[in-house]
Amino acid sequence: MEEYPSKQVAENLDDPPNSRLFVVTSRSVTEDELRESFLAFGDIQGVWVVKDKQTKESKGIAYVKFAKSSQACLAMEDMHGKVLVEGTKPVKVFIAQSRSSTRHRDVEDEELTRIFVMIPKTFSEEDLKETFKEYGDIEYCVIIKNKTTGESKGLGYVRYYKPSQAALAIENCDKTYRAILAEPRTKNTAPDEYSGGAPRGDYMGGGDPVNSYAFPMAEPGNYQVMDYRSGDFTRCLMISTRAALSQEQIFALFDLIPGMEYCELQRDAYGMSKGHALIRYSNLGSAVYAKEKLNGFEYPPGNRLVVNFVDDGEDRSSPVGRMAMQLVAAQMMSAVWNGPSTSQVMKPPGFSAVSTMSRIQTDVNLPPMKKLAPPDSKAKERLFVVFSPSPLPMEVLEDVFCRFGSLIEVHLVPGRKVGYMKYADKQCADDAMAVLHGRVVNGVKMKVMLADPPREESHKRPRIY
DNA sequence: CGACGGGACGC
DNA sequence: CGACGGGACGC
Repeated sequence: MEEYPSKQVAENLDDPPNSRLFVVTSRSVTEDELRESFLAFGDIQGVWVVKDKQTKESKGIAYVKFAKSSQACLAMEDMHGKVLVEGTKPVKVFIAQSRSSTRHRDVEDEELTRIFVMIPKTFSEEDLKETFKEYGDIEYCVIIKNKTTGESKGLGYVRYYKPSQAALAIENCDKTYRAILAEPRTKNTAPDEYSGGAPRGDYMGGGDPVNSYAFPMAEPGNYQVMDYRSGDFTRCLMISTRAALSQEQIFALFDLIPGMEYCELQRDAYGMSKGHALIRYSNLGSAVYAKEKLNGFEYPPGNRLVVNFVDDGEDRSSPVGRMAMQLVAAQMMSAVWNGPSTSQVMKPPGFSAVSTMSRIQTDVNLPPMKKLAPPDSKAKERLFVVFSPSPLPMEVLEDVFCRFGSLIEVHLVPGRKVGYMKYADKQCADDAMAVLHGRVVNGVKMKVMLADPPREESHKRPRIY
């Protein structure tokens, strides 16, 4: 980078590994502004704004090189989604791909949070955790063991929640552990014995580990705290996400706070996420509350959503309007920080099912998600469901109706407000009917009944679909 | 002789 | 949408 002798720079770009940031920002942001923004996170060895060769105009991307990976990671974690310069879009911040890499895919947190270590064969997983917890909260530890004898091979994995924690462990732990970043596990796409219907993330399962991600509020001070003296509150929010989220997912999430009146995912060239989403609430309080609750929320786990206020075009210039705005905001803030009293607005942080949180709003207490039955399973029972006023999306139905087990598939009748749920087990279907009949999901009321046998091709015994 | 360096699974 | 310049150390 510019102030360093060239060769040294070229050699240092990846030294140490993962010490360089890739920053996507507005074209107007300068090198100095970037340097100023990232100054606090460590020793900056160089800042370089990529410019068009001909026009010399910034392409809106930049690299920031730190002395240490942990510095770069902390900067990424803290700055991602922040507005660097007033009036510019929130920055996206990633660890840069190594210069030798040809891939231009974002480096995911997944690749930066697990370390691989050598340990005494006498170490238990508890020993491992005790040894490495000083660098950050550990999601889990695993020791590689001989499958038959169960004896340790003296190797282990430690998964942290944040890239900076893994980087700190690698930088600072005893050299005898030989800590390095673990190669991501090869996507073993385990011949998914259940492969019917839309893809579902593992994180949708109702398992407990997921809950530790739930809300940043459970861990005060871990994430950026909004500066509620700034006065820049609006009814509009800009969501930044680094993972592929659908508009439906974002809608469902932010619709949990009453008053959402607009939601638009700003899609990228591939039509899938990556960018920002715009949310507008009918009132300032809802927006403040949504920002406070969902900024930093990991959805899906590992992908921290970033929520900022954006200008909604309202006149906030008058002192009176500004004061009123700040008053409402302060009241909401107080309610947020003071916890339990707000629970009628939104369930408190620890509430059990993140999966429910993700896209389902309902008056019924749903069991955790279950796997689908194999698509070629024989149907033992079908349910007939009538929706009012309009049918629910397939994914939502699958999410809800799979929870009683053995769901084979969801079938919506095109152009009608009815659908069929095919189950491999009669009891599961009966359970679903008992729990879901007459209930409301995402504002849609459902009648859930046993389906009549298909009328066509009824020859001998009534075939079940 | 005698102990260095090695290193990849599964929430 | 958003991925890689300019310029010359020291043998």
